[in-house]
Amino acid sequence: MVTRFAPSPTGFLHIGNARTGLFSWLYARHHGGQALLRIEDTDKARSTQEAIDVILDGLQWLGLDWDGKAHFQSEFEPRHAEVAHALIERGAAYRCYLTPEELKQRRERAQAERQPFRLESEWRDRSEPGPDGAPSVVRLKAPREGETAIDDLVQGRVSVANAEIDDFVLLRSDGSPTYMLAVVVDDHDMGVTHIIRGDDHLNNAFRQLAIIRAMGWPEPTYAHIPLIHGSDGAKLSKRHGSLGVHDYRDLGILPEALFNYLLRLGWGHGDDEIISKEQAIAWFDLPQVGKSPSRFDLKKLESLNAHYIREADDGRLAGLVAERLGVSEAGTALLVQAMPELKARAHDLNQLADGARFLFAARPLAIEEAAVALIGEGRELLRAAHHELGAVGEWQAAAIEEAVRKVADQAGVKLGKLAQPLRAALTGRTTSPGIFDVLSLLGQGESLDRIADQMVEPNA
RNA sequence: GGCCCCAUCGUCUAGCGGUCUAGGACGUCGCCCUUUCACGGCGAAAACACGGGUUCGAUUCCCGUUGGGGUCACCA
Repeated sequence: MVTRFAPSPTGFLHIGNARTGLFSWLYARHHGGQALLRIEDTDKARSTQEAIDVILDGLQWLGLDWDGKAHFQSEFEPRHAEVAHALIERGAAYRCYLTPEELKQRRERAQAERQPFRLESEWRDRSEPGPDGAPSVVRLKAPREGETAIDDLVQGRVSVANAEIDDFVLLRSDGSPTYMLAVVVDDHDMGVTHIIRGDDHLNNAFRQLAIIRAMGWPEPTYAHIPLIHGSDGAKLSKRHGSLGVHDYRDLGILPEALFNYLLRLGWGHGDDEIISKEQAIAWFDLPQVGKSPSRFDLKKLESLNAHYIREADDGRLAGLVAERLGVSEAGTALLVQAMPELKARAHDLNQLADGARFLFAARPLAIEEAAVALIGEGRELLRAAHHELGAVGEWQAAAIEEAVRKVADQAGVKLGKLAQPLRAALTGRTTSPGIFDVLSLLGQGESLDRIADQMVEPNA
């Protein structure tokens, strides 16, 4: 059993492609087969090394590996022409000398007559050679009678009348292969047995099967996965926002969260929502994949991400945050310490980094507007707290809490009345981890200094 | 427009003829916890597109309607 993932280097790894890649990878891993990777790099202009690296990098980030080395379609080009010529020799393909202009005219005429256009080239059954030196393409002699059916692992049995399939081009007039030919030859040569790809290729399957049958090659099993749609129900495209796997990484999504989310999009295993890679391999199979397209929901991805952030190792998260904040090694150690408190409050890595900012802020702190008001209301309490906290000997959680509670008690206010101004003075924000944790994390000296900064009314 | 595919809460889904007064998750809205925000806990509102069959019985099977999507290149 061999599957393949065949992305083209467009400059990013499309999230929908990543999902079909995930499904084909999972299918291979579940059934103990091989998962191959082929880069469809026939478009020379777009297929830069950089674009290729983006694909490889995205797959690696998602945790998808493949068997053997990555294949490149460009390497197979001579084979494509070879097969096209073999097809001519077998009488299954022919040279067609119809010019693009003629084609265009026929197409327009059909449209004017409101007839479906189906090319019937007069060159199909001619035996004499075409005009000397005139350019020609190679077309497949597609069957015209009967129908072709495929038993798709996801879509079920789908059949199409052969009259619907016209003699499509195999080799362009410049001798280069079309996608339709290349993909069939490559899949055959690579020994691919299971073609798992997007739904948008379902119609192509019938054309490709015609080539396969003409060559007498073994027929692969197909599985066409429904596409991912945007929130408006249309095929996911640029106007829907972030499309690339890298975009989600930059948004602060953890790879395991995206993996889990993509897996659950169009596939389910009872009521299970949180599914590890190991469980996915054990459970995944094609018959459970739904036949209808599903819409991308960022909110659900974020919620999954929040879950995985809470589960994640503190050291790993600290490293990720340190990267975003550009903090030193010492700072990273502080982040590790703060992480248990920080990570419960973040849905993505950017929020996590943002929540950690107060740890490294330089005095005097920039105070956000709502926090300024809190400080204004609690300046007296801040002075009392400064005094009491200054008297703490060992800067330990219990002692800090005792001191803070003592200040509130003596002032006859609830803890919250004191905690809010303190929070504002210490973090510049109205929200933060628990106030005792903030104090503890910041250390006695820094805490006292930050409080002192706010004890005097500005401009007074 | 031709061809192909699809149709359960707003979204992702469970359901594979009776277990359905339709389950879970995200989101939404309450309440609880609480020093803020989160986290966590509890609860609520929220769906079988419509019409015909088949059957003792349809969310589940068949047909049609409607709606949605995909695809119709010398692009991939």
